[in-house]
Parts: sequence; C-alpha cells; structure tokens
Amino acid sequence: MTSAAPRSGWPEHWRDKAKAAPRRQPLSRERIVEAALRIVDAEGMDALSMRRVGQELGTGAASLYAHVGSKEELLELVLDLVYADIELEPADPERWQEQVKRLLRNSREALLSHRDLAKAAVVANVPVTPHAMDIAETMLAMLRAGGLDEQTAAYGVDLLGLYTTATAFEASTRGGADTQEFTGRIRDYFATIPAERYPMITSMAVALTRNVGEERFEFGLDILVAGLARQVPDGGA
Amino acid sequence: MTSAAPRSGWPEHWRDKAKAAPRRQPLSRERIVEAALRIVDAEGMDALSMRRVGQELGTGAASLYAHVGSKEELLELVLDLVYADIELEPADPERWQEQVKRLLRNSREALLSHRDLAKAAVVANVPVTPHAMDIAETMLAMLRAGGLDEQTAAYGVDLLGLYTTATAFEASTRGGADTQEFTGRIRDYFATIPAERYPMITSMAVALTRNVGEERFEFGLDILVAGLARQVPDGGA
DNA sequence: TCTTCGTGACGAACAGTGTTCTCCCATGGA
DNA sequence: TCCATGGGAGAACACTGTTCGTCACGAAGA
Repeated sequence: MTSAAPRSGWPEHWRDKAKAAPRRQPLSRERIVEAALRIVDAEGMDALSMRRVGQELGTGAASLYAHVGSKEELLELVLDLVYADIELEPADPERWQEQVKRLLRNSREALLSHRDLAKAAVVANVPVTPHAMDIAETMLAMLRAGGLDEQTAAYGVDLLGLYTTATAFEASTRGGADTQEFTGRIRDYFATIPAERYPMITSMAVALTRNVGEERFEFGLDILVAGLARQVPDGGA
Repeated sequence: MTSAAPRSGWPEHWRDKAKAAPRRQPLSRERIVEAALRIVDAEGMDALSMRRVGQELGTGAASLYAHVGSKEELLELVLDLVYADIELEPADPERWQEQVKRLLRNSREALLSHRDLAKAAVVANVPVTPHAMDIAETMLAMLRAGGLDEQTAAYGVDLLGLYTTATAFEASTRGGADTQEFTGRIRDYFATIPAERYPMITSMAVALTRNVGEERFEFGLDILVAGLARQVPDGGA
C-alpha cells in the first residue's frame, strides 16, 4: 500500500514513471464508490467524508467531483452497490408471502453487513438507482402475483421498504458488541423514573428492552405481510 | 485593545446599563428550546445551527452550552416540547384501536406542523424525555387494554412509533407546495427507464406516485393496528 | 462598605465538513 | 510537432459543533 508521498526527492527523469505507476488505475466512479464502501465497512458512516475517500485513493477531495456530483449522489451509488448483492428470484404466486419476507430479510442483512450504512438509506431520496429499482420491481411482481391490486401493491412496496430500512437503521445504531450494555443502561434508567406517572413502562421494563434483534424484525414483518395478504379479496386469514 | 465592537464611542458610565438592558431575560434552557423551535418553524431543520440559535437570542453559540449539553440534547428537548402538544386520553378497552390511531394521527400532525422536524425524530435515540414517555405510556396502556400481552404490546408501541416518525419524515422531505412538481418529476423519470427491465414500475407509474399524503399513512396504519389486534387470542378478524 | 468568589456570558479558536475556483499538465487527436 | 481538452489537485470559502480562557456581574462574607 504505497501512497503518493514517497515521490519526494526522486530523480527528475523518474518522475514520469513515478507519476504514471503509483496511480495504478485512473480515478473512476466505480473505484470511488468501492473506496467509500471500504471506509464505511472499516470505520462507519460518521467517518465517511469526501476528504477521507480522496485519501483512500491517494488523492484529495476535489478530484472526486469529476466523477460524482455530490456526496449525496455518492451515497446513493454506495447503496446501489450493496443492493446489487441481494438475491432476487422470479415471483411465484404459490409462495409469494415467503418470497417477500425472504427478500426483505436479505435486504436487511445486506444493510447490516455494512456497519451503519442503513443511515444513508433512511435519509436517501426515493430510490432511483438500477439495483434499487430491480428490488422494487421484483417486490411489486411478488405482491401482484399474490393478487394485490395496483394501488395496494404500490403502497405495500413502499411500506415494506420503509419498515426494513428504518429497523435496520435502528438496529445498526444500537448494534455492535455493546448491545447488552445498551439495553442494560436503558433498563437501569427505567428503574429511576417515577412509577406512579409511568406504571406501564416501569412494570414492562423487561419486555420493552428485550431482544433488539431479528425477533423484533420478524414480528413486524409477519404483521405487515399478513396485513397485505388480507387486502386481497379472495382469501386472507 | 477593546474587545466588543458595538460598544465603541459610548460614554463610560452608560456601559453598565447598556450591557444590562438588552438582555431582556436571562438565558435559560426553556428560552433556548423555544428559540430553536421558532427557527425550525421559520427556516427548517437545515437552518438550525447552534450559532443560529444564539443569534436568535442575541448572543453567541458558546453561551448555549451552559444550559444544554449538546445539539443532540437540544433536539431532544425541542421534540419533547412538540410532543407536549399531543392530546392524550385514558385507555378505553371498547375502542382502543381507534384511540391508538387517533394518537398516532395526532403525533404525525404535531411533527408535520413544524416543517421537517421529523428528521430529528428519526435520528433521535430511543425517546426518554418526559412527554415522549407520556405518549409511550398511554399507547402501552391502550394496547394492553386491547388484550395484547406484554411482549406484543412492547413490540407494538415500538413498531407504531417507528412507522409514524418515518412516514412523517418522508412526507416532510417531499412536502410543502412543490409536492405536485415532485411527483411529476418522478413520473417523468419513470417514463424514461427501460420498460423491458422494469415492466411493473413503468406500468404502475401512476399508482406508485399517487398521493404522498394522508391516505398512504392511513393505509399502513390500518394494516398495523389490525395486525396487532389479530395477535390477541380471543377475537381479531 | 469593601472584597472576594463563583458562575453565566461570550469572543476566539480548533478541527472538521461539502463544495467550488483555478491553475497545471499529461494525453490524444490533428 | 502542436494544440486543445479534461482530469487531478491545492487552496480557499462558508459553514458546522464544540471547547478554552477570559471577563463582568451579583451575591455572600468580613
């Protein structure tokens, strides 16, 4: 991992080679996006700045703006790169509910496997990048295969996506190794609040702080998919 | 060297009065929070900086740190102030579903009536401020009155809160007077993408971009509350 | 009444941020 | 061989949240 620094003091006639060689590849949109994802994986979203990405590529922040229009666009591209990993399957009317759940579980997992990248997903605009639209397309096909009408499927795909990104974000902020310690602190705090004003919260402290992981995600997923299934006239429950 | 600029040229014996009079009220936590909310109402979340709050109160940013620990804490306090406006009612087992919906509708409205304040709500930690906890307490009571067991009620209050803040945020970012123009641009974009790769999206463009408002919120609300109601053993559907 | 003392106020500064301007120079086409 | 084009990059701009050190003022003590 030679950086650009050791160029100082080199003989003049080496300079051309030295300038051509260390730039292993010319800067490109793809390389920038990959570098950004590497930084998120290694240091988290808070560490992701344009200067940091430039540094990762042995250059400065200004050079990036020839290939990406803004940081916001860069984040969209990073998200799209991650979305590309999500496995898609053709819609099957016989098992559409399980297909939808699987797709959302995979989406959640893809986001969570890159630290707190989900933060970018919640703040992002309505997704218009290719792979994000592939996912939406697939999910729409599944919902339609399940018999949902156009408007319900449209609302549904939005609702399910919102749920998945929001819970992934929530999980990633309190994620990591200190989950135990986090729920512990919350539980301690609940022990200090006045029980006469908050009888429910104090008495349910354990239930409220239990399991911030998969189980809670599955809980909401079941409710949402079952709720959508009940919208189809022929048979729900 | 004289430090403060605007004091220049004033007679010396006026100085004490001049410094005492313009400070109409002493800085306080409450005044700071109110000023911050005024700024959000007038200029939106992006304009809310510590310097801007200081300016609103005729002082600098540094002075605020004697009363609030950080900007994050300030945002929590602003949210709590807004949550204080939300009307609460005692839980009634006969009509708990409508009560829950009403409460969430009011919460959504409270957030949306302050520009894009919902942005603070999505990023915020699990709410621990008094009025936020009043809402959680009330909602838990309603869910329990509906017959939900402890764990389901705990998951439920979290799920419903997440849904409300997330959709309020989504609505506020594309909100304002340019909603028409926004959906129009999305619809135009959908017309340019390849129909053979995205048959669902292109054919459902109208349904996908229709009504970013109350109707979509009600759609998800119905599904969630009905889904929770079905969790109680005695009678759901 | 005079003096000390603690505390809120606050200007300046620090270490960042995203983005733009402007110049430099290597490369490809003529 | 010459020149134009366009990417690379340093510096600068206008910000951000936060901390430091100083300063003035009201209250308590002598």
